[in-house]
Amino acid sequence: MISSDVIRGYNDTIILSLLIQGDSYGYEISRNIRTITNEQYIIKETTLYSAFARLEKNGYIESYYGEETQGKRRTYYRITPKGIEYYREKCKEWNLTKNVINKFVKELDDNGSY
Amino acid sequence: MISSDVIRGYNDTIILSLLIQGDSYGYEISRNIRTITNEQYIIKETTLYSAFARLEKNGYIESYYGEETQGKRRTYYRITPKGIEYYREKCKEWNLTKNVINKFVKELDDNGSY
DNA sequence: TAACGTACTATGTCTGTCGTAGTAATTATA
DNA sequence: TATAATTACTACGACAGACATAGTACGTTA
Repeated sequence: MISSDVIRGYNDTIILSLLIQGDSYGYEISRNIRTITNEQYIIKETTLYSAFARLEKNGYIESYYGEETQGKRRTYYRITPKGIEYYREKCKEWNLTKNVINKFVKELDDNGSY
Repeated sequence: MISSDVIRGYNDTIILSLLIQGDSYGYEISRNIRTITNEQYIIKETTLYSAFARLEKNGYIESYYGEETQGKRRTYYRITPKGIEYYREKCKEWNLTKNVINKFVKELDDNGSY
């Protein structure tokens, strides 16, 4: 299980990384995260939508309504240049953080032993 | 800068990893974290002591007073078998989490570029 | 004697995650 | 044909870990 305290603060980055591939909407992003991680990480709906709100408030993404003629209209999200910049910074930060934590946590082999 | 949202939930693990090397106390652990990470991560005092309280409450560490004849008496901490077990689990979790986040975050070279 | 380093405790704030619940439309199933 | 499942969200509130701020207490050094 991935604890939410660890992934905390990286949900925004995960979402941005998917929006870099192209515009998307809530359900699709949720599905993508699930499949990309082989069901290892399933983002909660509330976590996802509160992340959208935060990202938009910060100017990292923009939203617009889809053109669905039937069914409920989707809200699509598009990453902004500011969002791309933020994503890059978070990538750098992640590499730093990973190295820091790796100094204290043992690497495990495929059997989960060390 | 290491964001606190990332390290969140791993402060406990970092502390336990140091206590596995031997009993210690607040200030020493704080210094060790600073030097091991080459000043890249400096744990806040309040974060450290609230982590001690949490770890002790959960039975992962035990405390006892030092034998200092002069100066303020230190509170030493000792890891328990339960704490060692918890540390192992967090190591496994970290390796999982690292792989999940790595799927969305680009690896950077030494220049911070990708 | 005053500053600095060591070694903490107390209190309260903030933020991201998440539990719970509800709304609303479409599509599949019994 | 009813109902369950899937898609696509919104609202509200609780919780926990990190941290800001402040204070206590003792020893050593300038």
